Amino acid sequence: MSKEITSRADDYSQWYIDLVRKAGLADYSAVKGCMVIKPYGFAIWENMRDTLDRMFKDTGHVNAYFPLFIPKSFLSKEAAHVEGFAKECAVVTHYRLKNAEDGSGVVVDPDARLEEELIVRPTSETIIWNTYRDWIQSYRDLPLLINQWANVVRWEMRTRLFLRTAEFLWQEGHTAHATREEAIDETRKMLDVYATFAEEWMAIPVVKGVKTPNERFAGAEDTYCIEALMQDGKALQAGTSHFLGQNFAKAFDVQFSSKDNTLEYVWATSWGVSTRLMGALVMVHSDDEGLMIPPKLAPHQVVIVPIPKPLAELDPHITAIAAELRARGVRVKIDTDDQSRPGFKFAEYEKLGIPVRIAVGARDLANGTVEVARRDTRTKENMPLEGIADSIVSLLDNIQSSLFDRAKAYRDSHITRVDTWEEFVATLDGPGGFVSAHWDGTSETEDLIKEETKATIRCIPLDNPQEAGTCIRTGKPSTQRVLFARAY
RNA sequence: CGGGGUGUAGCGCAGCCCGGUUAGCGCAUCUGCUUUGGGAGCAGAGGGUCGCAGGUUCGAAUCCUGCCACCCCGACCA
Repeated sequence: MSKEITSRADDYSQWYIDLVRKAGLADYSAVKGCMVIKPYGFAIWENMRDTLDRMFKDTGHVNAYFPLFIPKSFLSKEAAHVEGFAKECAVVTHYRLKNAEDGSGVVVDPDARLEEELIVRPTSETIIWNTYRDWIQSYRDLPLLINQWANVVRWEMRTRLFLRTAEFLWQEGHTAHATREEAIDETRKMLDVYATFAEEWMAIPVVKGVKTPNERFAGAEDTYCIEALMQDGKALQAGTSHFLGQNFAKAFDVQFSSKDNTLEYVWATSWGVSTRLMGALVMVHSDDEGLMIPPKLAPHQVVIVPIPKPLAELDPHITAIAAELRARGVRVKIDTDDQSRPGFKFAEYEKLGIPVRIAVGARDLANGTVEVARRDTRTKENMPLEGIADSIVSLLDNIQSSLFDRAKAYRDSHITRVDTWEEFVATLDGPGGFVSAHWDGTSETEDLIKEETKATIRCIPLDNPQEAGTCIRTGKPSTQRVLFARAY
């Protein structure tokens, strides 16, 4: 049991906060609702970002950058969009400060009021589509496949490190297409990219699905999502991909001349994932000892610890092992701390979630072995020095897939099919997880269920089998099951 | 915005009700010695506008008034 981390059983929420802070991922800042992402946390985010960026480029996208500020009038051009975001916007009203007359410091200069207020972007559809109007004239300009890495601000009333902060980092893809079909294909393609990333890199199994109108992005015709399940049985939306129809093209008057020489509105998509993924990574894999970072995303995949401490006679052996591993592309950290004792270091590296730890001491070298400990199972074994790089590389693969398998087994065992309201409530209050149940398809019923149970429809899974049934709440006819859950 | 709570060393807290030596404790930090294969021990040291501003008093961390900040629970949300 860790000395400084609250156990999951005692207080899951506190466990999460302890982990984020004690493992050096992030910390609270002087600004309410905003966090400081610390170097170790940012290193993980960089690995996620770099991988996603490569995947976006491999699917034909390019990066660009649009302004942080959006004129207020832009936001109101798409009715549903402004409706969705208006209540959480930070607004810039002035551009200058001046010294207070009573000498108490600086105050906002009332003479420096902006003609038009600027909104700190909560998302960039409006500023981007206003720009696209100038970039798109012909079908030859399409498709336009652009992504931006940026920070956005949503003035949330209650925040949680990584999961919901007033400012967060994300990427937002904004694409423009000549046809409806092409835009829908793009929406689905990027959903697949997200699902692949979640499962193959983050080792997090996800359900791909489509949102109900209630949960749809403000301004979208359809919102697709990937939904993940945390260890406390609550769901987390891990990424979204929106088919925006012609809503923004019409709001910003973006038309193009088609091959038939007709003027048509452009079809749009947008898609994004954020630093919220960091929260998912923590909550899916970690335990009471600390983090557990999947090898593919771990800043350090292996740490080599000299036993009992860094010594001249151990050094050449450790350097040789590290070189052999690095030659195979493994990210290795060599522990050079001669102050702390081994037991402390072991606990510390487990807290950081480094997948593999290699202990090297005189005793091991005499036997021609090293002690290899894996973070996920917390088991140790002596491995021969001969061929150690091969052993470690396959061990890392093994850990990556074990983490996924474990998370998937948990997720699969927490998808419960229920057919009565009693079972529905009992499942939510008991094991939690996803509840697969019939729903009559109305927003009213969805709202009613949310009010009574705090559960929302996370998604209608893609390729959902059609199945006649009756709504869990109203008893009205239903054509398919949907996935309910309590969510972050 | 409603309800509750907390502000005392880098962190976590005690002291406040019932005012009175130099404001304590644990962790962390620094120094020294002994240690070192699962979170070391001993000895010593440094570190404080007691959230801010007034007031009562011979005397305020403690009592009174006002203000500020943060946290938790709800409404809102990626």
